[in-house]
Amino acid sequence: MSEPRKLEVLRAIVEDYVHSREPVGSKALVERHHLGVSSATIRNDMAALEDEGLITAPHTSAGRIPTDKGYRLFVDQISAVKPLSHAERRAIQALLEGADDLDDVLDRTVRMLSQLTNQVAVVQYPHLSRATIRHIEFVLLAPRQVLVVLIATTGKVEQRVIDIGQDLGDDAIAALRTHFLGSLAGISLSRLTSSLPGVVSSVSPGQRAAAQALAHGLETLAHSSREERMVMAGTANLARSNVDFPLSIGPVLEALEEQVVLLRLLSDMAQDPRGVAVSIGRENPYDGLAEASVVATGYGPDSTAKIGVLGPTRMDYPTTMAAVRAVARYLSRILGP
Amino acid sequence: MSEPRKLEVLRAIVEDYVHSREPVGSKALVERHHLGVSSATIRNDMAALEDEGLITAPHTSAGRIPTDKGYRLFVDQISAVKPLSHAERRAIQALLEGADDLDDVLDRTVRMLSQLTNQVAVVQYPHLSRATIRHIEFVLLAPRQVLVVLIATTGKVEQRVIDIGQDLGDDAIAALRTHFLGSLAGISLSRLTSSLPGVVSSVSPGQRAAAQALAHGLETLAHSSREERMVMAGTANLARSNVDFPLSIGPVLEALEEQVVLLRLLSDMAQDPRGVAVSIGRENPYDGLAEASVVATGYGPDSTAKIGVLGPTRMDYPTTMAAVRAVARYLSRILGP
DNA sequence: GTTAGCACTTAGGCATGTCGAGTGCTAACC
DNA sequence: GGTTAGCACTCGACATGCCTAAGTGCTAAC
Repeated sequence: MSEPRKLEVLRAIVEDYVHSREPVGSKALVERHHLGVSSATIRNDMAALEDEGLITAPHTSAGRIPTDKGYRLFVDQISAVKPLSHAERRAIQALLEGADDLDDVLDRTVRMLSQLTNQVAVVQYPHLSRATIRHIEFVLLAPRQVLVVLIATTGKVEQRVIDIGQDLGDDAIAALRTHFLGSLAGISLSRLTSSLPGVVSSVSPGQRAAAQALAHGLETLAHSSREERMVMAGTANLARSNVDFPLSIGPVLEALEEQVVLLRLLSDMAQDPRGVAVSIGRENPYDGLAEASVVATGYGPDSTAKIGVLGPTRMDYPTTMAAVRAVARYLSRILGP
Repeated sequence: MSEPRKLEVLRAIVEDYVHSREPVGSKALVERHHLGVSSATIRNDMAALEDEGLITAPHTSAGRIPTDKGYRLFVDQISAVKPLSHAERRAIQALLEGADDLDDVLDRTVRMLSQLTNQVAVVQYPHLSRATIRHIEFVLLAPRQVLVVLIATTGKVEQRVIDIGQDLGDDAIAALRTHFLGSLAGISLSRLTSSLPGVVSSVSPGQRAAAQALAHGLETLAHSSREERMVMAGTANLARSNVDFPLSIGPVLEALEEQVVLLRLLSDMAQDPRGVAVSIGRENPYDGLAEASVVATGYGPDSTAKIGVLGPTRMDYPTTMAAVRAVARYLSRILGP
């Protein structure tokens, strides 16, 4: 029994199953792929593959379907990433160039990716931590309620309402704004934390508490916040592949709404040498995604922000991986260096 | 044949069907509701209701289910809005009070509403057109690419990247910023359009083109934009009620992704005297929602922004309407006058 | 190591029969 | 005239039995 042929058989099974959605038998296999041996031989190979846990039979007399482990081997060793067509590349470029807003860029990107793959696409807001502070604004909305806005040179704009703990007038707030801005304009977001105490301590004691609250608000804005959000498109594709999620797509939709879970999942996925990370079925830490696979990659300056696709384990990995990688590259280019 | 009893029969059919998801027959009806007449009489009433197009039988020998028209009559004339429990009211209040950000408020609100109703909940960003300009910021991101940020006194922050059509240095951009801000600070967003030409014409001719582009960007920010967005939660509830959407939930998910469609739908729905608007099944202009109903209402100062719930036509209207109305009220209160 | 052949298993399609729920209609009743 | 009992009829749901096609595992021969 030759080892290379066995892998070839696995490849054929995965490809046929992804295409037909039906368990594939030994006879159909020799017909569709010219393997040069008889179906009986294939049966032996399949028995071996089943012993190794790479494929399984839904019932005694049906064909075989790949297991999670089988898909994993396929993705890691057998498949070749299938490049996008020129038309597709042109479409991506044209669509992305028409965008203005950052929100708009991400929105278009994720729609494009979901259309290319016929799956659910998600993209995380990009990290922009090397930015420096361009402007700070405090807006008194109601007594003690102040809107804090932070604008960075990269175009990042963050906002948040905080309670300053004491009643201050419009002019006092404006003065604080000027004071903060004078001391902080131009410094990088990462050094903000160390600069804030000095700014606060030079405020008159009567307004110290408010300044402290404002400083805390700024710090929060600089670090967390927007990177924790994501944009999503193509959930309707889940329903179309009704067959793929035998039980129900409910758990998958739940997982998609739990953005925290999804973000952790994307961050934890390790990229392989080809620059794409794949998490298959029960490899996913979240139970609701036991029958789903995620294909993701990083984008942007440090590749820290993630973009990816989610679909049934029975997915066309080569094409999906290619699409994710290509879209991530275009997105990185659009967002600049 | 008494008219009041006929309505009572319709009410009983709707309530039983909503509860059991199964066509309801004449015998079951007299058992569960003490109507004081025999099943044969009910059969006569049901035949009349069917003639009027209020109920229908899926096949010859099954019970009846309400039609869209039947639900409409039920909602308009028969049902009484069912108030929320004290525990539910407390939960709403407690949850909303913990929020800081506007985004956070809307996020919590929509999650709460989807949990209360077990349906998909949507909320539109609030309109804040009476705001006046607090600050304007221009940030040069790349040659000719400028990020325009507009901050209003109400806490609204809008941003957009525009192409100014000519190369200008950082200092020139800063000067333009100062010029715009000096002329525009304090004026209301609605009067912005009439003030802009004057500002642009007083710019030196060499920078006139850029100023024109910036003015156009500001105008766009002031008007459109954020009100056109919405937040959504509870899509997983669609899957749970798998039975409710016999064909597939695909079209519904598509409709939910087409936010433009959804926004128009919400805006076009006319509120009834009870302060809630209901659109049932094929009453919806969008085909994908032919088997869905939308319950919505306005909130905020002018009740112009919308909040609502989407679910199968077979939904518990009295409870849902109560939940939507209550949540909208709490939301209005939190957002202030 | 490969192949042909064969017994065995099983899902799925199809025809058949039965059961129960529910209807519509008619004639009698108040 | 509205209400009721009774009855024949319809139709889906379900179970049963049967058959076929697909596919497997195994053995013996090549």
